[in-house]
Amino acid sequence: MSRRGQPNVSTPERRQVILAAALACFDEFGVAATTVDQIRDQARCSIGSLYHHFGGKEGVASALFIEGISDLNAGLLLRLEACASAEEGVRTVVLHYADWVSRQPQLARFLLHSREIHFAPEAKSELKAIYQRHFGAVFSWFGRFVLRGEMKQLPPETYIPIISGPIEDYARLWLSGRTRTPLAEVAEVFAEAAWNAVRAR
Amino acid sequence: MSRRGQPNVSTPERRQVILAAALACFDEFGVAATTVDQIRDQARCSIGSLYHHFGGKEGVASALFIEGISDLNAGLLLRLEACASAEEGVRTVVLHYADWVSRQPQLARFLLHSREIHFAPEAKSELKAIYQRHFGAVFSWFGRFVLRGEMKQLPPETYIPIISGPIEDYARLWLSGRTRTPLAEVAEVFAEAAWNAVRAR
Amino acid sequence: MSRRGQPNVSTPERRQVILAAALACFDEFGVAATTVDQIRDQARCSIGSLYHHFGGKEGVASALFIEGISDLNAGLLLRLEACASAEEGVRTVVLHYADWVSRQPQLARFLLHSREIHFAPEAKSELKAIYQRHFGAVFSWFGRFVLRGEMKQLPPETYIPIISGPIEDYARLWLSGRTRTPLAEVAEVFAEAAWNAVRAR
Amino acid sequence: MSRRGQPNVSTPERRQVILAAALACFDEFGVAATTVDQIRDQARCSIGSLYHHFGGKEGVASALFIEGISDLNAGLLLRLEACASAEEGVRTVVLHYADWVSRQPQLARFLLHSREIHFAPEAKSELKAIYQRHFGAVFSWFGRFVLRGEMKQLPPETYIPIISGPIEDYARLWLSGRTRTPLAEVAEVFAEAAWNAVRAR
DNA sequence: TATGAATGAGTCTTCATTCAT
DNA sequence: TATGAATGAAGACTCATTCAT
Repeated sequence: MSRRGQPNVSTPERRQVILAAALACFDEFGVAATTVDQIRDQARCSIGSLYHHFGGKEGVASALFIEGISDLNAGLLLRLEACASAEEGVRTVVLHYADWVSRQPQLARFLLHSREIHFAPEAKSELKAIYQRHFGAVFSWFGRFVLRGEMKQLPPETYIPIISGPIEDYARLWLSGRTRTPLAEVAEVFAEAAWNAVRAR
Repeated sequence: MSRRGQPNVSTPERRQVILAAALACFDEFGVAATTVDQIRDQARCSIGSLYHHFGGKEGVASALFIEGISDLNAGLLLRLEACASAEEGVRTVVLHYADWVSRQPQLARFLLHSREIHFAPEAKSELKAIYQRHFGAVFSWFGRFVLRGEMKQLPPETYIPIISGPIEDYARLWLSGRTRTPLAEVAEVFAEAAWNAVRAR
Repeated sequence: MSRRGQPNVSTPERRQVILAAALACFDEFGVAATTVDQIRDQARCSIGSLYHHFGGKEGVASALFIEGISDLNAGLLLRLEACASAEEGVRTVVLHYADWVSRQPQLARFLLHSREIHFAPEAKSELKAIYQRHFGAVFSWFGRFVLRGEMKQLPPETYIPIISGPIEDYARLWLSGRTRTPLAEVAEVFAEAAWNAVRAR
Repeated sequence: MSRRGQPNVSTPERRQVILAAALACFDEFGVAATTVDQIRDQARCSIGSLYHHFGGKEGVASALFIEGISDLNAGLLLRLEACASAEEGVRTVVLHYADWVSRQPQLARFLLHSREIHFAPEAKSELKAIYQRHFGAVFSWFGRFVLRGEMKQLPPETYIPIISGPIEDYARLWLSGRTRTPLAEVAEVFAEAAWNAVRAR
């Protein structure tokens, strides 16, 4: 029943250290196979600290996921706002994804394997809100071009798979090491294919 | 707590019963989160029996994966052999995937989340052989159309993402319940887009 | 992920060994302060075995409580059936309690501290049934003497405190070591007091 | 997650707030199962504050117990001093207990489950002194009536169980919710029984 | 006096795996 | 082949306690 416990680290950035450590572990072992102790080792913090800040492994994963998806989304919206035409927009969606995945491969792999994460209810609803806001903005940006007849009229739920599906599929391939050709080298091919698939003729 | 052990299934079907039970569990809880006991409950067999036939959870998952991927691949090759043109071939790749996923949603979900499975070395090399044979056959089937100039010349590793990426992406969406529109209703859109993306102009 | 585990004990009496070990621990440290490991040490069994049979510490405590209370109750009913008069019955209630506590002091202490136990719902309803059956039988045995006017007519819920309260209170005292005089030496005083308190004048 | 620390209660009352919060928690979850954090939540104070005032959970429990038992005892002595006869004294013991429990059911429950508390050595000896003083005073008050032959001569350690045992037993019943009839309604029955059990004939 | 982040030993619990029957 | 009691390493999580601010 005797305890100790005197703080030996001050770090206001403790949260970030833990998130980075967790990402490295999730990437190496998978979310399910990563143990709280592995994250703690990597982050060089105490178990208690991890629980204090995130409430457990799932809490860390949720926070990481939300941070990652937010960064990916925010970056896209920023670039999209600078686009002037439908073609530029479509290409930007593909190229931004390729850029982002190239720059953050670990985070990208983590986002692509989200099904392993058991989000807490609050995290779930937060995510839902994030998705709604993001896709709302994206669809509203592209909507006018469909109305103007510059893009094909398709079932709404097929636009994203048609535009992003191929680059995402290739990203999976590259991230898993089954192909070595960098995304940057083939991104143009996918951008071109995407525009061809949705442009009005 | 002790009970007399009388077999309640005759052995030949035992394997299939266990595979079906495992699939249901994997689909409900995820591969990593499913326990041997859950499979045993569902299959109404003993732990010993499961170990006798598959050597453990990973063994069941491997067998299930290999059976699934083989069925998917074999079905495609069969339909592909009946095709006469590049366009028919490309469309068939998309439509067959849509058909198969629609008919076997649980198995499809399982195949898409293969990253959670820890394959034994033998299973790994068996899988590698299966993939090589399959993609060899598929590429050899399509190769002549590229040579004849009926299909675009693209970096080889981009064909599959471009043709299958969108339907696969949509399948993920549908399998996860985030969209309700059946695959059959949108498969034609994706087949059309795929052909447009790879046809020579 | 590697495991071992070959059974090194057969024991059909494994359950009893665990119960006895748990009782000793509960008595020494209290239910709440006893750890599963302490019980396992004392019982010289594996943790898995304990969980296999009882599902955890609370399960062991529940089983022990139900066994104990059943033994106490059954003994009383047996002796009560041999009684011919109200006086003999009342004295028997007191003397049987004193006897039983003297013979099973650990179990008695455990029963008296039942509030520490968190019974599972099934255990709870089982206990309720046991109490109903027991008190039903006891009240039906004594009822006729009240009807015949041989015992005082009192509010029903006061009979048990009046008859058993003093000996139970003394038993607590003795079991806690705050008095040394054996129950047997003072039981007659309490039996006499109990009869005086409920006899008709 | 950091917040500025401004005291929300001025210090003199802080102790009482914590004691009340602890009592509520002990009553709801049991002493052993209550955590320092639960008390802190309920008291709306900081962990540091709780440690500053009481040195930990056991310190709070000890203080609460000593306060409670002192109040119960002091009340009895006060009423006893106003009594003129043995009968009045015996009745007062029973009725005061019934009154006190009725007015402070949470505290009464807490006192009755004192076995869960791990008193610090100083608290232990303080308690011992309190008991000695109290029972010394009570026995000295009643002693003369035994000497005068107005009360039965019994083994000394049986007086308290005989007089207080029944009402205490009933109080347990009522405090646990197993009976609904208020103590006040049956207290007279127990007072009568107590006097009958100890009066000289 | 008050605060709460940090600590980590201690506990509970799960679950893959073995093997005697 | 089938069975399931037994095993115990591994992991998640709790919570009393300290101490710099």
